Amino acid sequence: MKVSPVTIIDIAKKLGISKSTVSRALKNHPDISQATKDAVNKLAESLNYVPNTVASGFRNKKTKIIGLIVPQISYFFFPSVVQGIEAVVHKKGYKLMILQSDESYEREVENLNVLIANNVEGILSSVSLETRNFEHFQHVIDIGLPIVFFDRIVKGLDTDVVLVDDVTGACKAVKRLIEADRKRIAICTGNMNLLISNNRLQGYKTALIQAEISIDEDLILSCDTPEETEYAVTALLNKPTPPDAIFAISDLTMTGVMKAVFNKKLKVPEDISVIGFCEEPFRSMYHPQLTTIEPMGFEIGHKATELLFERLEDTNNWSLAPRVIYLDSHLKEGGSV
Amino acid sequence: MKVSPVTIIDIAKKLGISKSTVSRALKNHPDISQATKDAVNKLAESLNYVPNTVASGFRNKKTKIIGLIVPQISYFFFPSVVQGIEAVVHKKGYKLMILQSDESYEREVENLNVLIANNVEGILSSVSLETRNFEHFQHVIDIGLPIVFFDRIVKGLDTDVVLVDDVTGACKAVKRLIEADRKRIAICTGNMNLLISNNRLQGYKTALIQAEISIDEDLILSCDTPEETEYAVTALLNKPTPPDAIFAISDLTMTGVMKAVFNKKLKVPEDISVIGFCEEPFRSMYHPQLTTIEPMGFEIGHKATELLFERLEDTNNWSLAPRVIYLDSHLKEGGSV
DNA sequence: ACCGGTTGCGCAACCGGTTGCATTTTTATG
DNA sequence: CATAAAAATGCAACCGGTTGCGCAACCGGT
Repeated sequence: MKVSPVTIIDIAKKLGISKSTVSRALKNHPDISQATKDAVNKLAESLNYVPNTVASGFRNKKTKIIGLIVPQISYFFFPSVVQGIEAVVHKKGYKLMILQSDESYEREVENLNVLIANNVEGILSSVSLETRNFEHFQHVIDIGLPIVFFDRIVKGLDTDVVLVDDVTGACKAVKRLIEADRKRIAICTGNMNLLISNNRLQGYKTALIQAEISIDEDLILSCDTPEETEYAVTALLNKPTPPDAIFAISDLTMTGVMKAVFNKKLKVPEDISVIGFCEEPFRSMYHPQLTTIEPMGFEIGHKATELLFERLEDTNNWSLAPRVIYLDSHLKEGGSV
Repeated sequence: MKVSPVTIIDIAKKLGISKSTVSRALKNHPDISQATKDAVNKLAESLNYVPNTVASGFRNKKTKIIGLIVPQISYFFFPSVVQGIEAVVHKKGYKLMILQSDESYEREVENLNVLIANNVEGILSSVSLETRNFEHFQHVIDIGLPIVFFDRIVKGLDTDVVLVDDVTGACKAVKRLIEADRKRIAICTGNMNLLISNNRLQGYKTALIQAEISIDEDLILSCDTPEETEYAVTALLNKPTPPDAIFAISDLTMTGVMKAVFNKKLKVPEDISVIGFCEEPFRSMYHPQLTTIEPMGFEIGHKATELLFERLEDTNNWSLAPRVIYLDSHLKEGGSV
């Protein structure tokens, strides 16, 4: 049977004082005498009093909750991001409400409403694959709820945004392959509905053009899941002129690439080089360890949350112009190139 | 500038009716005429009305939030669990507040208070490594807040508990190694403060005893992190009589095992067999794929949440005795044995 | 004894939605 | 047309903590 928790009213009654005094005593308000404060604190302690944050959050519209919407909390990238977010959120004494969109537009809209309904003070989000209409995000902005996008951002909205410098990063990766004397470099782009996929593809093209290597559309694979990637890469490897290097734009695609490579019994890096945007515990799982461009999951989450809190703490927050933060991800040598 | 969101009072004023009527109309209460309902719904829609769940949650003590405390949301296991939890929580129209203990006792206590303060309706938790005192959990039980433990459970508390049948699972794993004619089987147990570590070790011993293989304490490595494991396994492999098989009790220890094995340039499974409790995307990342005992992360999260909701939905919940659910995890063949 | 200032505390409204009960309006029936 | 019954709506309290304002008690100084 549920025991009703102790409230300031219970304390007030036992002490024969008013609940306002109890409230102020607990918050160490200067108006209250030390004797009263001591009595209140002592009783509160002994009764295991836990202030009802729902009640106070209701009163002053401060729930101390940050909402997070991610496509999925699996694989490596998003858990890393969550770690980075948590670090800041916890330091600030806030809590995190995590919702998943499952790559569905409908659930994204629904989740946004849930966060609004729960009076979260700010939102962090990485958009779903399916999303092509951004009115729901615009509505969040309209009601003045601070929102920061990371990784999968939305163009054209007046918000802060954090992402890695995809173009440069991808360019670095491909240049590294070219340095290793690779000529037929394939790329596995993720879903082309995402800006990051386009950017990374652009970096790939830039590197090739600068090296005066012509772009072969056959070497550009648009694949989403590990399975799709494995299939596409296998097909490519079976062609008469297979690639001598593969650039995978994410952990997911890299998984598929590596499977295809292993199934073909190709040796890395002797027979084929691979490089990609891969998170730490993932890259060192392979042998040789993968040469990677760091996706900076932790840092992205960390930075995005910092930007969000800057807005929350900026009392006259209309003064802050939307910021676009590019984190530059450096190349980390493994042995796969 | 923050725009104050529309409330039922706004709707009531515009329609010249009382807020109680609006409230009832929105909830499709039979007392309200269809005409009024239509008018209210239409206006609510056009004003983008989002009910304030903090307010209603405050009123009727139903926040529709489930609290989750995990040590960390990284690696494979906990994200899988979260997926399983989310599936049920979302289906029930609830939200998840995820807090991390970072393996710290203090943060665990703090997190529990945060969840109580936020009026969560139920709690799911996997305890921190550091925790040896369980009064904070007892307090949760005392105030009648339903709590279900999973994976890393607490013995001796009157709560529901979900875990895999570690003893049997570990036993299966080791038997599989014995079938493959392995004689010197090492085990990497995790932190021995955890029940699962003890159970899996026990399963290991049971299998050996049944096969009449004597237990060599040198083959029992107690190691926590991938790094520790790598170090310990490397040392073991360098001994005059190295093991011919290794059983790793988790993804983390397996990571270390595989690194040590690769560094020694040992071939799996020719030179050495490996087997472990490993999550799906992880096991198929290696070549050959790992033979594993499934840790059932998704299923554990799913089941734990179902138990929790059974309690929430059981109006006279004192009738339910604490349940202990063992999920039996079967062996999944890879090529590593 | 009187006064201005300080200290400590209580009163009551408020946040937004919910709900038991009273009240008004409509409908049906004699 | 009166009246009882049913349908639709309003009133007001409530949830627990916060806060502006008012007021009494007390202080030291004259």
